[in-house]
Formats: sequence, C-alpha cells, structure tokens
Amino acid sequence: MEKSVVNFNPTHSKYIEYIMALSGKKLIRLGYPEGPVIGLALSVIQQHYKKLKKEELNILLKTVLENPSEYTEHEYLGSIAKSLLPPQGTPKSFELRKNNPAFAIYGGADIEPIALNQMETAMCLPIAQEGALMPDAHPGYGLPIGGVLATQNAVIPYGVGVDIGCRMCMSIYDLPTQKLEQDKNTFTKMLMDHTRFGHATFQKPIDHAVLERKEFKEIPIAQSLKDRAYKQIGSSGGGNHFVEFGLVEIVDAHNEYQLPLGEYLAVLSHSGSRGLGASIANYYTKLAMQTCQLPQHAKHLAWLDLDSEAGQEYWLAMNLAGDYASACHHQIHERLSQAMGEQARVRIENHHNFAWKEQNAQGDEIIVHRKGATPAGKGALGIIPGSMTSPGFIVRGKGNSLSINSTSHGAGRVMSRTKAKKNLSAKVVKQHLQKAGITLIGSGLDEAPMVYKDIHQVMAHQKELVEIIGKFIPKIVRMCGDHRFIEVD
DNA sequence: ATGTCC
Repeated sequence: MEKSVVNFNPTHSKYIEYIMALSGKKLIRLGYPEGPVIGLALSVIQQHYKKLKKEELNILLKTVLENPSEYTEHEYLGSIAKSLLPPQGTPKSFELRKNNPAFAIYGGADIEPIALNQMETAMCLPIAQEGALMPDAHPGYGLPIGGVLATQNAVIPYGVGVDIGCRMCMSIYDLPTQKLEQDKNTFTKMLMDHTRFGHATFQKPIDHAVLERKEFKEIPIAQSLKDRAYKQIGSSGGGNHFVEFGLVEIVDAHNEYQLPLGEYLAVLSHSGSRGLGASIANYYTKLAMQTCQLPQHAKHLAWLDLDSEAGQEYWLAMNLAGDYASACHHQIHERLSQAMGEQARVRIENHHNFAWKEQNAQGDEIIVHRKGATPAGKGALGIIPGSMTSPGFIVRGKGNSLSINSTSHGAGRVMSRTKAKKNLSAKVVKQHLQKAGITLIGSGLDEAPMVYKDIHQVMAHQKELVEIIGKFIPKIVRMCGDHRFIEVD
C-alpha cells in the first residue's frame, strides 16, 4: 500500500458506526498481536483517525501492520509502528524464591486467604525487599488490594493498580452544620448538578494546567489519551467512587489545621484517574509482561526496570495520571465550593494507589508500591473512608516501618460484588440507609454498606500505624449508577 | 477501575 493512504482526510459519516464497533478483538482479527499495541492503536485511532471510513481505516491499519519500519517516524502512527516491531530489550524469565520473606500483616484472621496468598507470591519476587498487608486487604490482580510492596529500582504497574492515583480529597467549610439537614434538597441538587459519574462527563469541561503537561506530548500512549482526559476531567469514576457531603468531628485539639474541636460541614470525594490512568496501567503492564516473564500465577506482577526506557516512561506516565486524578478532585471540590458560595477552610488529600521513591531503614532508596494503602509516614495526613453508614477518619501517620509507613485505604470488602448483587435486597438496603439518615444518589447493591468490614475493627487493627485527628460522618452521598436509592422528597 | 484489549 502507498504511504499516501495515511494522509486521507475524507469526511464520511459512516465512520462513527465503525469506530463504535471497532474493538481490540477486531484489531486482533486483522492480525494485530495481543499485547500493548492493541490499546495503543485503539486510542490513536480515536484521537487522530475518527474521520476515516471503515475500508480506509482497515487499509491504514493493515499497511502499518505489514510494514511497521516504514512508519516509525510518522506523527501519529509512529507509536503503533514501533510497538509492532520486536520489543526493545530481550524478554527475560525470572524464577520466584522458594519461600517468601516475612512481612507484617495487620488484621490477622480477618484477611482473606487469597489476598494473603497473593502477598506471599509478591514477596517471592526477586526484586521484593519488604512488604506489608493492611487490615482491609482483599484479592486483586497481581498485588492484593491493601498490599504494600517495596522493591529496588523496579516498578510493577499492577503493584500500583489499574486506577493510578486513586485518591481521597476532603474540604472542610466554615458553614453551620445544621444547614446540611435544613437545606438537604439544595445540597442534594448540588451533587446532581456539579458531579458526573462513570460514562457521564461535563458538557463544558474546565481546563486545567495538568492538560498542558509535556508528558502528553512526549509519551505516545499519553498523547493518544489526551482528548479523553480533557473530556473526563472533573468527573468521578464508577464502582466504589463517591462524592459526599457530611459532618466532620475534630477530636485532636493539636491538629495541624488549627481547627478548634467541634463539628464542621465537609465534602469528601473518592476517585481516580479515569480512562487515562486505566489505559496507562494496562499498556505498561502488557509491556512489562513481554519483557519480564514470570510463572503463570505471578504473571501480573511483571515489573519494569527503572533504568530501562519503558520503566522511566511508566514512572512519568504514572505521575501524570496521579496529578490528573488530583486535578479531577480539585475541580469536583471547586464546583461544589462555587455552588455553596463558600471557599474551603481546609483541604486534606492523599493517593492510595501509587508508587513512591522512599528510603528504607538503611537509608537506601526503595520503590514503595501502595495498592489500596494510605501513606502513613511520621506526620503524614490522610483520609481513611468507612462506608456510607459508618465514619471515615482523618489520620496522622506514626511512621511505623513495619507497615512501610502505610495504613489501610478504607474498611475493605467482606462480600464480593457478585455475592452482593445476588444476596442483598434493595428493600433491606434502603431501610438500612433510611435508618442511618443517609440520602443516596446512584450506587448499586454491590456498594451497599453491609458489603464492607466494620471500620472500627479495621482501625483497631492499625492503632500502631495512625492516630485519629477527626471523624467524618456521611450524610448525602452520590455514586455511579441509576437513581434507584434516591431519597429526595 | 475501564468505551476498546484480557
């Protein structure tokens, strides 16, 4: 095929149907190899070739596939072409240690055996230095949720998790707390008007400095995701993500925020980096799995050497996704602040799906993966949410090295999503919420309060890790999904 | 958790 095919600029209308129907499976049917190139190609097409009609796109994709070396310098197709050429760095196989080094477990008998097993496997990696399991742990891909793993000079994309930079953000306001009950409908409407979940995004996204970051130009996968990142900015995700109004009770008179003891009106949000982080995570874990080959049961723990080009690129992309997640929270809080006509007095926030460069007891640099774990170095401030009907906590880290300066990221599930959907009744959940005085917009049975562990027990398991500064009681909650639990009158 | 791939 001629190169000129890549310069097509038709304006046919049929392309929309085709783009909607184009899937990774179709790319594979076209002859594309399974692996990182699939996700990359899909987002490149979304970003730059939406205008092509079906046949043209097919020709284009086949052309690059058949002769990738011809296209490595192409502005948009270059990244696909390079991804099709033999992987840089020879694939290497690694064996696991026979026995796992010891690691601290918080929450003993309450931890699911599968999560424990996954942590043991992670500790058997040759790059594993230290590990710890938080009391809210449950099974995940690769590293369990609630797993903390320190490695040397290597990063495991699935040790960070799919939702890179998933985090908490709380704003505390100087507003009379009774307002929340008195003007309940107004606050409920604010959540309806100024938050978006799942597939829904804002018609007019607000621009943000993070979208100007050079990584969006310099890293091919990030470049291909920028349009969607712009569309999704300021929105929240699905699953356990939420935005809620509630009441904070400050219980530590010597808190860093100079907040007098007492009750405050607050906004709490839980969300991550949306499609941007998910696509980055999936792209680099596939890349890692190509170069770092591990026994089947450990394959999702594939890592990237931080000295390698791919490792350095992931590190930059991960940080970009983390900052994007942070920007989303800030916009959520800014929209609500404007609706309330009140600026926040205090903002508290932390990542709980991320990797950091930290130091071990000997002063050597380690890469600390926290996948569903809150940083709790000495004096670090963070938020551990409970459930819709139980409190969350503002905490101060004690800097316990046994936990690798970490603490839980929530209560943790006791019931799987599948089990919850099958066994819980909407009526019972609704009554439970009513009794607790919670107004809920959205959500599904799989996020009902009873699917979570008792947060008080979880906190009891981590007394050595954090001290409590304040307690947050949710009142009006919005999550992703239909409006079946809406309690507005 | 996530338009898509697994």
